[in-house]
Amino acid sequence: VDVEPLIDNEEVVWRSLMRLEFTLPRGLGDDLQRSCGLSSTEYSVLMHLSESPDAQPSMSDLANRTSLSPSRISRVIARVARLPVVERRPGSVDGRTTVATVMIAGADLESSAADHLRSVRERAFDHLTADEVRTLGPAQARREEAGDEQPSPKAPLNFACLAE
Amino acid sequence: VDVEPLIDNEEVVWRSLMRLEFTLPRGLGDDLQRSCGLSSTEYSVLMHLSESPDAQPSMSDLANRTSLSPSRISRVIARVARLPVVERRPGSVDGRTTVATVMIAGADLESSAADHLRSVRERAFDHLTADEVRTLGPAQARREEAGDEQPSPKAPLNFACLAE
DNA sequence: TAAGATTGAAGTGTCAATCTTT
DNA sequence: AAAGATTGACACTTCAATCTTA
Repeated sequence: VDVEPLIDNEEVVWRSLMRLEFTLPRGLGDDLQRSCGLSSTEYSVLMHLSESPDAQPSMSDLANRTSLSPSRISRVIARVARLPVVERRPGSVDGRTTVATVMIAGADLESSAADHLRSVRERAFDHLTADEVRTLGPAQARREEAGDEQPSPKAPLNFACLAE
Repeated sequence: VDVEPLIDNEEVVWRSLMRLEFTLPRGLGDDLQRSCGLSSTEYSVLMHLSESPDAQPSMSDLANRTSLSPSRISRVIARVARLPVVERRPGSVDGRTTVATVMIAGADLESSAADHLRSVRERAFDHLTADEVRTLGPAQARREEAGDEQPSPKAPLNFACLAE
């Protein structure tokens, strides 16, 4: 085959990451649900909200900061705003926007944050092998700064498209 | 507050991981869809299938190896088996099982694997900062071997449960 | 007309119930 | 009765279309 071979421990890293892609979100989500009754999405949004309690971030702001889509933000906020946790109202400066404010004490969030950090340690960091960490070193040296959207020039299509 | 403070770069690691939790699966999935017309789930299953071409793994085997739920395996295989890519039939040894076989040449998978590895490098490894990698070092030394299912003893419930 | 936000429809994943074989 | 697998109902996410304000 005309492809580059895998360098010694690269395959290990790769497989571990593939497993992590499915395992980690589920595990973290379960822990969060148990410890503070929030999904990963809700937690992420609330965390970013609590960091600018006076800033009144708009839905778009939140979407950008949390790396979530506009529609997801819309639905998550709508859901959370039914509780006395978040208030949502039309922006006073620009009538097109919707702004949100967190209505709970920072201490509650910090407590949840500690639980979550613990969960992250147990679920992610502690499961990485020494080989993986070694491989990460040289890899990260490059780019460090790069737009996340590189549309990937090619489209080989080895399998028929599964869409019907 | 009565919680442990965050050690210098821990917060950076944590935030990056939270972002990655949402960003990475989407990015990898998009790349895979473009390069070989498969979703992350389908790719993962096909990869594991192709590694034991003679073993005739059962649905349960696949579920364990891919860290996916039984029902998800069932649906993914059902979907893929409509193409000339995978064949599915009742197990001959144990009539309760369903076994699957991959019907395409290994070269096709290897080519896709190379694309995917490239995608993983660009999407994940290259985005990790030096601080993150440094933090990973001491963290992974512990446990290395641990059941993934630690039910987390506590349940503080800082927010009211959002379920209705 | 464009930007911000929301909503309907469709895809994907999960839990619990069900069916079959052992 | 228990194990393996599948299915139906439901929850979450996304895409595209829509609505409102600038």
